[in-house]
Amino acid sequence: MGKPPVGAGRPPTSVDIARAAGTSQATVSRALNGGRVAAATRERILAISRELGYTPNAAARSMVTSRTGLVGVVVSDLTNPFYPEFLEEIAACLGARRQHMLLQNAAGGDEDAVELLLQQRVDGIVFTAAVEGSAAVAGLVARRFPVVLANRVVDAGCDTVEGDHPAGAAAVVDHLAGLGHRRIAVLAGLPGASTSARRLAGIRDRLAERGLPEARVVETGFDYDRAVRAATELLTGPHPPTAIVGLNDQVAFAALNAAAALGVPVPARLSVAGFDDVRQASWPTLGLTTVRQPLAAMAARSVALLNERVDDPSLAPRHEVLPAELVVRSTTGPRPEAREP
Amino acid sequence: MGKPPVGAGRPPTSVDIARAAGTSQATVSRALNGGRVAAATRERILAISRELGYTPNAAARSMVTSRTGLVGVVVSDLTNPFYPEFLEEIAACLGARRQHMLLQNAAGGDEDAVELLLQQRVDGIVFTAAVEGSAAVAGLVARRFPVVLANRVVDAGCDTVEGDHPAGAAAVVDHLAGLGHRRIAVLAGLPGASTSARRLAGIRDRLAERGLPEARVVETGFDYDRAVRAATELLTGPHPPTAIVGLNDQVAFAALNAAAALGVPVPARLSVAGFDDVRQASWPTLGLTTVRQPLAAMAARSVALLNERVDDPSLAPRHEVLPAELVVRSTTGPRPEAREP
DNA sequence: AGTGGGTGTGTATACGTATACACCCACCGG
DNA sequence: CCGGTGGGTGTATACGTATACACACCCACT
Repeated sequence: MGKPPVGAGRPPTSVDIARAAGTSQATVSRALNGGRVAAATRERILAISRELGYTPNAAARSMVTSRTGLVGVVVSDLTNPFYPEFLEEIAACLGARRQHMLLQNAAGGDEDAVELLLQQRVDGIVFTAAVEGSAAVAGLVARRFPVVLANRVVDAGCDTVEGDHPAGAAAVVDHLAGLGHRRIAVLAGLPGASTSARRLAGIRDRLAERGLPEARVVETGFDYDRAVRAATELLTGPHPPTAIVGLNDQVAFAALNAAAALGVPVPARLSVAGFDDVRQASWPTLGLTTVRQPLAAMAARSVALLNERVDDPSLAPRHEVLPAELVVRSTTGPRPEAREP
Repeated sequence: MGKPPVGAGRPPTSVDIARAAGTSQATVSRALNGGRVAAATRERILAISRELGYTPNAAARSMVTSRTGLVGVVVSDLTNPFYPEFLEEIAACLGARRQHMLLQNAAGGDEDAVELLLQQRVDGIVFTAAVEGSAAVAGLVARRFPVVLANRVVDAGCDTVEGDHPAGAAAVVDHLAGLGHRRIAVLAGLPGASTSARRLAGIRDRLAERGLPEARVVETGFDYDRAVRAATELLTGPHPPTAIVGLNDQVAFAALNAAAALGVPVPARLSVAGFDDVRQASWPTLGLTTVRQPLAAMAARSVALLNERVDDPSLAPRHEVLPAELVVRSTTGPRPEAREP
């Protein structure tokens, strides 16, 4: 008896609405998208479409408009709390422009992630996981596909947005040096990770400027478990550092936990600092001293740059640096008394 | 001169490949998708498609196959670390089936999120944020749209997967009661959040069974900041509890932090327990006693149930309960000496 | 030599939408 | 009274892919 309004069949189309309303499909499309349609007709069409539970087919629409309103976002590790916070900001910025986020986790290389995003014909891609020399990114840039690197800088000729790593690194070094620390260790990401590389360079430069000994650097790839092991080795080895800087909060927490497991009091015998100012850093139980990244601003600028490039792919690449700020909490303190033999 | 292999133009299509290979578009499609094609022809087509940087248009494909290979996932709060961990599991399960995840954050109601997912014609939706009586979910179920509720149970007639909340809650109560606690407070989610409701019911039941006084319950909506305020009020009020149970780890951490800010030692003067066993719970600096949810299994079963329903939408609704397990760490201890006047 | 089946290919069509174009009608100014 | 204008609508087409169908072969078997 009639076609079932509630059933398993395929979803209603604009043609179904047209038939029900006694108009052409074109008029339905116009009514739904704000074209010139008689008020009465539009009213009728809207009513029917609501009654039928009509939902426009994004695929069909994108075929003719050649725009999807989707923006790809590639992250390297969702469980690093930095990313969820960043993604919420990104999603908010996109939402304001009626765009949506297509998230891809690129744990094992970004080739697959990019491939999927291209198949979905996203309007552009925001990378937060680009590794120096990523073939995937290079390929996109060569094709003039809209790409923004957020919190990452690669020499590829595309737009980038990052915190002021040199300034942040200098602030950490100044803070620790001011507390008397001289044996400073660093937990870094992989050598190819540009964020890590730039923060590390900033630390090295400042140490050199102040005539302080070089830092011991362990590359853990920002992997939590490896960072815990590295910190444990540092603390139980021959000349333990009096301060450990994690190049993101995730590994700084790892250092904190390694110290706790070993019974090393923080900050009495060990100072720890990080980068990002993730939400947990401000927890009283953790109280991590860290370099805050301007999350909201980074997200906003990333989305803005991307959309500008979508509208005009011939733009020259731009590089934006946003201010970063040291937040001192309770994991850093004066260098402990040396108790050499 | 010639068509630019590297340029800003629209991406190459299967027709472009056909033209270059001197075949029909149909043969290209067959060659790319494993149809019967002469070996030599297939080879030539693959070479050309690689050379042109061809990427199939998912929209066009989905129009004819009426399958997108996309699965919608709705979460309520990405910054609750439970979700990133869960999403990684989900993504892994989907990847094994060559499906992909379309993530939606439903902070302010799930209507908009569902609408977008429907427009994208996802094959099905996994909800981790369904609130009791969600109109959006009810509508989907009525239309027989494939839906799975993970870690949520609503009386809507759809598939659900959840941890064993009653057992978990009983284990927490037994543990605390065994330590001598009698004044137990609970930080709960909103009344409509089914996970919260079921865990709370479990706690109440077990307290009653053991003849213990009723728990004081504060509904914070699983919001971190509100949970901190609530815990602070509990601890500074007239009859402070000796134990606080957070109905997820997020709010348990909030209690921990409130205690730390007030200088209340844990577990000496206050015991704290949570639900989920998020990664941070095992950190030595936090060491949260909590009820572990079987994350990987929940993800696997959710994806499996969803796909079974995609293949056969007429299936009767199924409800799976997976074992949960109490993990005792360092935030719970014996009830402190009563120091009444 | 004729039939049958299998292999490789081309032709044609469908999916659902937006939009260029043509058309009709009512109205208004000259 | 007529040409123009503009609002409202229908017709036709394009987007890129998968696939049903038809067809042209070639080989093997009776």
